[in-house]
Amino acid sequence: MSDSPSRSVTVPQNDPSFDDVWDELNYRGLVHVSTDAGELKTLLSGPPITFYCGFDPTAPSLHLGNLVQILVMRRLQLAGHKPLGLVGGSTGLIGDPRPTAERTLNTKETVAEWVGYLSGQIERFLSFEGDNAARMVNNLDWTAPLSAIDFLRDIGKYFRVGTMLKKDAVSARLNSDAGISYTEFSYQILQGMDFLELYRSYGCVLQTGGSDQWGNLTSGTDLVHRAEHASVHAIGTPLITNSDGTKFGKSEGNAIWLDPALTSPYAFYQFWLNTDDADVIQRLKIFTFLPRTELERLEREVAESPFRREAQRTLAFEVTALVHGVEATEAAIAAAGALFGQGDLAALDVATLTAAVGELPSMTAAADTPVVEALVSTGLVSSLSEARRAIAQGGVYVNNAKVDADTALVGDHLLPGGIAVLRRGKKTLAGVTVTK
RNA sequence: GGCGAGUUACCCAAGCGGCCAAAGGGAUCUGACUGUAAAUCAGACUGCUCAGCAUUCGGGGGUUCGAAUCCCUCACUCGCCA
Repeated sequence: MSDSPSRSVTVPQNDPSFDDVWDELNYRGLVHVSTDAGELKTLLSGPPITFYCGFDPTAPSLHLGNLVQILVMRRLQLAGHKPLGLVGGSTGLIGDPRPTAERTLNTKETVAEWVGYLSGQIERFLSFEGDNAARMVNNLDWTAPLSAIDFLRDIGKYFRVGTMLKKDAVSARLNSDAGISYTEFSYQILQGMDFLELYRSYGCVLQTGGSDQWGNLTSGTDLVHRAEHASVHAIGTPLITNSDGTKFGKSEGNAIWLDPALTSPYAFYQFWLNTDDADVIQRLKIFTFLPRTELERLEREVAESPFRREAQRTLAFEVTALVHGVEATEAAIAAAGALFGQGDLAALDVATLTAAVGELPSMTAAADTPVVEALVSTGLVSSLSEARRAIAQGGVYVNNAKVDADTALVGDHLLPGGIAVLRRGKKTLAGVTVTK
C-alpha cells in the first residue's frame, strides 16, 4: 500500500537560466531540423509571434508522439508566443503518405468525431487566456468551401511537381511496390495551404511538427514565400527513439494514448516508470518542465544510484500528472503499490482494492471460470494455448500466489469484494470481479 | 516480348518425397539474477476438447500410401536479354 505523500506536478514554466526559448528547445533536444537558426532565435526572443502545429485525426485519441508537439507549443506559449492548435478536419480525410503503404480512408463522420476528441485533448495543455491566448482552428473550415477549380488555379499553380516528387515521403512510396495515389500525393499541398491561410488570417509565421513532417512543413514555408513574398519558419522535432532500437511510445505493441479510456493512468504511469536508464534523462528533457539544474541533478543520480530509480519515478509522476492530473497519478501510484508485489493483497481494505483494480483492464466472471479463460478474456494472453504455456512456465499469479495447474478457477482464492487479481509475469495485471 | 531465379511462421532465413508444426538468427513472452532498468543465462513462441488432434510453408488443381518438398496452372517479386 502506498503512503506516498501528495505532491504537486512541476508548474509548466520555462527555465529562466536560458537566454530565450530557442536555447531551451535546443537544450532539451527538441530541434532536429529548422529553417535558419539565427533568424529563429531572433524571432523567438523578440515580440510575440503567432505559430501553429497541426494534428491529423487518424485515431480517436492523441498519443505520446503528439504529446511532444503539444509540449513544444506550451513552451513557446510560455515564452509569450501565440499558439494556433490546428486539427486536420480536411487533411485527416486525405491522409499523409506513410512510407509503407496507402492509408485506408476513414469516413467523414468518423473524422469529424475524432476532430472533436483531439481538440479537447489539445486544449487542456494550452492557455486560452491572456494576451497570448491560444486558438483552435480546423483546416476543413477553409478547404471545404474551396472548389476544385479554385484550388488548382489559386494554389496548385505555386507547386512544382518536380519538387513534390523529391519529398522523401513521396519518393519512398514511388520506389516501393505500393506506389502512391494522387490523393496522398496531394497531401503536401493541403498542408502547405494551411500555413498560407494562417499567415493571412492570423499573421502566423512559424510551424512546428515532427521531423518526419519536414517535407510538409517546408511545403508550407515555400508556399507562403511564393504567394506572399514573406519569410516564415518551421521547426522539426526529432523522432524519439529508444536506445535499444525499439520504437518509442509502445507498450507490448500497443500505442500509449492520452485518452484514459484507451490507456489507463495506471498503464501510462507504468510505461514511464519502466524507462531504460539510458533514455530517462532525454525523456525528462522532452516531457517535463523540470529546470536544467534539476535535470542535471537527476542525471547524476542515474549515474551514481541507478537502483533508486529516482529519475524514472520523477518522470512517471511528472508526465502522468501533466496528462491525467495529480489525483489520478496518486491513484496509479497507490494501485501499483497495492498490486505490485510483495504486499499481502488480502490485507487491503475493499475500497483501496476496488480502486486499484479499477486502474487495470478488468472483467466480471463466474467463480467457476477457469483461470486460463480469464487470462484470455482480460487480454493478458492471446490464446488458451498461450495461457497454459504461461502457467506451465510459472508466469501466472492470482492474488500474488503462483498458479501451478491450468485447471485452476478464478474463484479458488478470492479477495474481499469477490476480487481476483491476475498477474502475468512481473508486471502485467488484470482484475476479475466474481459475480455472485 | 524472350530467358532465368524466387514467394516458408511477426521479420530475416534453412529445408527440397516420410524422422517437418518445419534448422538458425532477430523481435516478443516467461523464469533466474536485479533496481518494476540494462546486460547475461535458461525456457517458450499456429490453434484446440493438449502426452492426442486439427490447420500451416503465395492461390488453385494434380501425382503418391504419404508433399513445404514432384507435376500443371494462376498471381506477385527479382535478375538478364529485347
